[in-house]
Formats: sequence, C-alpha cells, structure tokens
Amino acid sequence: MAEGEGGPPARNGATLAEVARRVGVSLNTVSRALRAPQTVRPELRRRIAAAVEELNYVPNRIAGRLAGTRASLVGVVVSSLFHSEFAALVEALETTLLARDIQVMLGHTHYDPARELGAVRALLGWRPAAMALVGLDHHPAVPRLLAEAGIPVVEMWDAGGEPLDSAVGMDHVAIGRAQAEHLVAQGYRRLAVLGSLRDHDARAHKRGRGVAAAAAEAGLGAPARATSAEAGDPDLGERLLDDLLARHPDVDGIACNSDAVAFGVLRGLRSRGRRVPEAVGVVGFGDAEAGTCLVPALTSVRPPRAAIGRTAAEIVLARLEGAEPRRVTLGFALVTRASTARGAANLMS
Amino acid sequence: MAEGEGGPPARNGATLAEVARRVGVSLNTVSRALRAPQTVRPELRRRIAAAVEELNYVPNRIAGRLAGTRASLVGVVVSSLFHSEFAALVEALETTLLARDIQVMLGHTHYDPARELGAVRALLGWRPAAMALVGLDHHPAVPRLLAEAGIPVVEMWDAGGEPLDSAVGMDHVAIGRAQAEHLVAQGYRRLAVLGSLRDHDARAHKRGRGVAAAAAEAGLGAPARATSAEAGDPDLGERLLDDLLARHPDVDGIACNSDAVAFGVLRGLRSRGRRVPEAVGVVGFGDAEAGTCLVPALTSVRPPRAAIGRTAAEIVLARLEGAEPRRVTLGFALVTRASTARGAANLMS
DNA sequence: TGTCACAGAGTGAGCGCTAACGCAACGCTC
DNA sequence: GAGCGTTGCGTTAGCGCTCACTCTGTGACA
Repeated sequence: MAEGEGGPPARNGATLAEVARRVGVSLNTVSRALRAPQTVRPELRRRIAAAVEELNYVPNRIAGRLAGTRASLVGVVVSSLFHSEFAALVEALETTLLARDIQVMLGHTHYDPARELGAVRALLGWRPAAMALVGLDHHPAVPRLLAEAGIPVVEMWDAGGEPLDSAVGMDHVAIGRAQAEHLVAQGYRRLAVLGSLRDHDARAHKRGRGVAAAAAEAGLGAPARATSAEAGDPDLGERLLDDLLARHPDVDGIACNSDAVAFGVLRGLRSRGRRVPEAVGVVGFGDAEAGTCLVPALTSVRPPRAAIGRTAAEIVLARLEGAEPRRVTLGFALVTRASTARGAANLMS
Repeated sequence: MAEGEGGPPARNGATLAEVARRVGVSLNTVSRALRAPQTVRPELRRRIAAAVEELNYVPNRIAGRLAGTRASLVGVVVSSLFHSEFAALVEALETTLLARDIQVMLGHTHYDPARELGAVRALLGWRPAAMALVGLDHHPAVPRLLAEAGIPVVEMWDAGGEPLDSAVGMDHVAIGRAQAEHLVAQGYRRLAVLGSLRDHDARAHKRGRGVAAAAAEAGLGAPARATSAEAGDPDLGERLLDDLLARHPDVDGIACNSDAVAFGVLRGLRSRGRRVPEAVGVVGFGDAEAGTCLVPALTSVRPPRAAIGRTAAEIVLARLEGAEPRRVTLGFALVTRASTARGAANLMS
C-alpha cells in the first residue's frame, strides 16, 4: 500500500474533473449538480449521479472549503471526554451540525489553560466557521485569538457570566442553591461543599457560592469545604471526606461537585459507619446513571447535557446566518433519591 | 460582526503573503521558516517569527493540506461517546496524534450501520491521511470506500478477526472465558450471559462465546441468555434480569456485557432479595469506577482503553511512514471484588 | 419577426499554501 | 582563479474546488 519510502500512501480519489469528463460536461456543471441540484436539468443530473456513483467520487471538502466561503467546519473545545461530563454534549452538538453538513473538529484542554490555547490555535488553523468552547474562563490569549478570527463563538455549560459572543448553559449558583435548599428542607443543618477543582473550575466555585448563599439565608453557618485539584473520582471523594470529617466531624449535609466524588463519599461514609441518609445527607452533581444503583441511591442534579449541545449547535447555525449573539440559560432538575431522604430512608426515586 | 445577510461573518486572518510583505521576503521563505526553520538564516527567522506574532498569523491548514501531501488529519469513527466506553480511547488517540501535529476528526455511528457509512463518507471528504474505526464489523460499503481511499486503516477494540489493514484491541473470546472461569472458580455453576446487543455487537457475541466455551470445559450446561437491542443502562439490566429469572430461576452466575447493565442487575437482585455474592455472582465488563462504590462492589473486566487509543495512534504514525500493517492484541485485567466473592463476601478489591 | 427574460451550461480567476526548480553569492579545493 | 558544491532565497506551477461572470438557446409576448 505504501508507494514510497516515507511518502504518503494515499492515492487521492476521483476528482470533479474526472466525473465531468466521463459525463461530458464542464467541471462546474458537476459541482452545481451536487451543490444546487435544481439548477441542473433532471436528466443530466441523473447521468452525473451515475458517474459519481461509478467513480466512487467523494467531494474534496478541503478544496471546497478553500475555494468557497460556506461554513463546513466548527471547532469544539472541551476539557475532557474521560469523565463523560461532556461526551453527551459533544455528541448532541455533532449530530445537530452534521445534519446541516457541518463537521465538528474536537480539541481537548485536559484541564490545562496552556493546552486550551494550543487546542484553540490548532483548530483555528483549520479555519472553522465558528467555535464552541466549554466554560467562560479561558487562557488569557484565547479571547484575542478568537476575536482575531472574527467568527461566532459559543461558550457552553455555564450561563452565569459575560460570554465573548454567545453562551448556553446553566446557572451554577442556582444549582448550588438548589442542592443546599434541598438539604436544608430535609433537615440537614451543618452543610459542606466537597469536590475536585481541576481546571480552576469556575462552575464548581459558583455552585459552592450558591450553597453558601442558601445556607446563609437559612440562618446556617458558612459551609465547610474540602477541595482538591486532582481529578474527580471516587477515591478522591473518599479522601476529601476524610479531610472534611477530620476538621468538621459533625457535618451532616454534603453537596458534591460531581457524582464521581459523591460515589466515593457514600462509600467512605458507609465504611466509617455513618448512616446515610439518617446521619448524613449527600447530594451530587451530574446524575450519573450508576447513582440509582448505589445504596442509598444518590440524590443529584441532572444537567441538560444534550440540550446544551443541541442549543449550542442551533446558536452556531443562527449566528452563521447573521443572527445576533444569544445567551441561553437552561434549567436543571434536582433528582431526589434515598441519599437525602431523611426520615424516609427507603424512598427510591 | 455579521457583515452581510447570510454571508459568512469570518474575515479570514492574516496570510503568508501578508507576513512576507511585512518582513520583505518572498512568500515561500516564510513558509520554509515555519516548516523547516533550519533552512532559513537565524536572524531572518527571528524577524519572521516577530511578524507572525505581530499579525497573529495562524497557518491555514486547509490550504496547506490542499497544496501539500503531508499527513495532517486522521478520521476516527466510534459508536458513541455517550456511555464513555470509547471516550478514553478517543482522548488517548487524539492526544498522541496531536503531539505529532495531526488533527483528529470524529464521527459517530450511533450504533447504526447506515450512519457509520455516512460518517465514513463525511470523513473521507476531508481527505484524511488515515482512518481509525471501532470494531471489525462494518456497513458492507465501508471496506470498499476505505480501499478506494487508499489510506491506512486501523480497527480498534477487537483483535479477534480479519482486519481490513491493521487492528489493535482485545481478544473478546478470552474475556468471556475469563469471566466464566472466575465465576466457576468461585463455585457458581448455572451461568448466564446478559446484556445489550446494540450495533449487533460482534464483540459482545464473542464474549458470550467465550463464556459458553469455558462453561462447556467445566462440564456445565450452556449458559442462559438475556439480551436486547436497546441501549445498555441499569434499567435495561434490571429488565433483562427479570426476563432471565423468569426463564431460569436458578441461575447463580451472571456475566454482563457492560458495567452499566451489571449495575442494574445488582440493583434488581437486591430488590428481589437475592443475595450477592452468596446466592448469585455477578461480573461486569468495563470496570466503570462507580463499580467500587456499589454494595457489593462489582467484579469486572478492565479494558486497556487508553492503551488501545495510544497504540492505534502509533500504528497510524508507523503506517504513514511506510511500515507494514500490524495486529496488536492487548491484555485485560479481571478485577475481582465482592460481587463474586462467595464465601468471602466482605472482601473488597 | 423582433426582443426580453430566464433557465441551463461554460469560462476564468482565484482561495492560501507547498514543492520542485532556479539562481546568485559564498567558501572550498586544486 | 577556474570549477564545484552549498547555503539561502525567489519563482512558478499547481492542489481541487467555488463563484462571479459570460454565453447560448428556448419560449412568451407584442
């Protein structure tokens, strides 16, 4: 298959010119037949389609993009797909855009501003028609680069701040409030906020502020905190719980930054003999499906992942057609389950 | 920002020509300074770098790819990122390739052969230097399209079959055997295979065959089965368990196709009063981190997700440099936990 | 029959870059 | 100091397509 030493083995496929020659029309007629079929006589159109089929012609989008002005590519930057926080979002975004024949090109920040800059720069090299990023907080050089590119930008997941252009996401302060208010309503009084703060995660900070605000309004003391810059997984959750209990042994309501961390908290509380929900209530964020299988099942906040991805795609499409920037705040659901059901411990969602 | 009705708002950034004009050299000297710095005098190189910086020049990879023959793009097709089965794989693949300045372009099949064909076609339109796909089983038109493109192809996840070109993955029959042998070693005798078979998942079939083979070798009857074409999640797991117990009430060892399904099985067994691991043993596939937080913790098979992604990237790079196709089988780990620890129910991993 | 509109097809000029080639200026050998 | 390779840069010809424009033929209408 390799046709030379170190050379690219690819023999490029058929070109528009070859299709045109076969049909006996000009190159441009074939191009039109593919892009705007109604401008070509039906009979000719059929012959062109047959030749395309026969030659296995796949239009070269690289050449198309270089020559044309039409949108065909959107860059998407997420922190990571690993903890599936954004996988559903990306999938919805990609599906919606692909239906309009726009490809998504993905970049990861790996929770590192320097790598975010690298990802943005790499994506801009492909001259995307628009960019979609997770979060409102970026490497300082990113806004300038995006402005320079002069393309629509949609920031996703967080709707609580000033976007560069458009944004779609949730009110993370409201999420924190909802977590805390639910804990308070269930009779928990000594609240704590616990979780991973990778990415200097501004969203997590906002949720923490929401918890604090709700606690203050309920006449409670400031929530205790246990955070870490490590990745949010169950083991971290258990370590943070240790840390928390060492400093605040009487904590009874724990709001977690993520379900992965909450899972570890539940495991830790169990192995330490603290009963959930009787002695301690735990609420997560993310509504991972495994949460329904824990004992007790985890109360959590369900973010509208797919809706955020879909809406981001719609904003991109609208912006490309000249619409004004938009800011969309989507709602979330607090799914109550046994981990906060004090006095009704056998309640299942 | 939008400069016309329906027009593309993007004002393209600086070009090589503008940088060249500013420095007072030819266009191609700038190109060389960026691609092969050692061929340009250091002082000139510095002046060019300064101009690049000043103008915020980002090389146009579209034009570069059209003009040059160098690899710069690899297409990757996965079933879905949603259940994070492949998210870690994609992330590792992308990271390894990006380090060599090769972008990854992603396509989803959504467990639908027709959409796989669509994704492959869409990606080939971008003239990738190589393609990486999940699985060995494709839409019938896909192999022809890929052959026509004449580029290296790496099939991932499954190493048990004839790849189109190269492959890296696991031996899924061996995984099934390992699941079954472990169950048998723990004293379970009436085995069952349970899970989702979306995508007509050939890998899951192979694991099922492995379970059956190991059962036969241990002198046991053929495993009972409960499968569905729905998405594999805990609710499906619970429904399949119902189905299974209705037909085979005495099943005592369940090998699941995925951890998500296994989670539901554990939940279902609990609500039906079947004790795990005393009465029934359960083993999953995937080793989702939440498995350690269940009661009992789930025994599972840990696939080398990141290693598969990395290796796929390395094969791609080697193939692009003229190396021969490769077939790599990576190992897996059976992580034993309480859900199969008969007689040692309080064993934690 | 003239002419005007319009659908349908062709022409030509690039998009921004890479790569093969060309050519001057330099240092080296004999 | 003629011959020769080397270094360093410029020139030129595309890559495969899109888009603005031009041209040709058809039919409606006066």
